[in-house]
Amino acid sequence: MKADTLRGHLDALLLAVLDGRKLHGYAIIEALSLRSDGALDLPTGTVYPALRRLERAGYLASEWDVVSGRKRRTYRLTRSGQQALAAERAEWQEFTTVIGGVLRAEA
Amino acid sequence: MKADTLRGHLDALLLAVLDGRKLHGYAIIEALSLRSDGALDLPTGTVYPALRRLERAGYLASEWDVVSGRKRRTYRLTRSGQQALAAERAEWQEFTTVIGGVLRAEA
DNA sequence: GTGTATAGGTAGCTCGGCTACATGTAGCAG
DNA sequence: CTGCTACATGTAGCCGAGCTACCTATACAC
Repeated sequence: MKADTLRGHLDALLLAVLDGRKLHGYAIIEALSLRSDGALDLPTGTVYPALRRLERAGYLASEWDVVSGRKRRTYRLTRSGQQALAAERAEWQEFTTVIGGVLRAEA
Repeated sequence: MKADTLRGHLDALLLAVLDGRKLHGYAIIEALSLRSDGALDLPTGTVYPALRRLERAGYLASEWDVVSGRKRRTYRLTRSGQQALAAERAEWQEFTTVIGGVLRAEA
C-alpha cells in the first residue's frame, strides 16, 4: 500500500484498535498488523507521537504498568474517545462512499 | 469531509473522471463536484498542478482547444493512464478493505 | 463599463506521517 | 558473561501532497 494514503485515517485506526480493550503502544502496532493481515506495519515514530496527541486531545488515557520488570504505558479509550471513534467511523463511511462513487462511475 | 483525507487518492479521482472522455481542468472540477453530490469541491490550486504532474508522468495528454474565443486545455487518458487507473482502482479496493476491516473489527 | 462566471496558472505554506536515531530491559545461545 | 534478538518507548527533523492566496484573461449580462 502506498505510504501516505493513510493520511487522515490514522486516528481512526488507533481509536478503533483500542475499542473495548487496553493496549500499550507496541501491542497496538502488532494488533493493527494482525487485523490487516500484515498490510499495516506502522513505524513507532508514527504511532507513539499519535498516541500522545490523542491523549492530549482527551480521547485516550494512559497509565504505566510494570510487567516483569518492563515498563509499559497502556492506553484506553475515554468516553470522549468513544464518541470520537463513532465520528471517525461515520466519516470513513462518507469518505468511501464519495471516493468510491467517483471511482466506480461510468463516463 | 476533513481536508487531507484526500491525500494519496487525488490521482485516482482525476484519472477516473477522465475515463472515456476528454475534459478541461475547470470542467474536471465541476464533474467531480457533480459526481460526489457536492462533497468534492477541489480548488484550482490542487487540480491544475496535479494535471500537469500526471501529464509529465505520461498518464494524460493535453491539447489546446479554442472554443468561442476561450482557450481550454483539454486532457485525455493515455494508454498508460488507463493502466494507471486500473492500478489505482485496485489499490483503492485494497485500501478500503484494510482500513475498513480494522474499523469494523470487534475487540 | 461593471460584475460575474468561466478558464488557467503559480509561489509558498502547512502539517501529518516517516526516517533515523537514542535509550533501556529480558531472555536466549554460545 | 558476551553478544544478539525481541520487546518497549520516545524525539528531532525531513518531506511532499494538497491547500491558500494570489494573478491573469475572456465572454456575457446588466
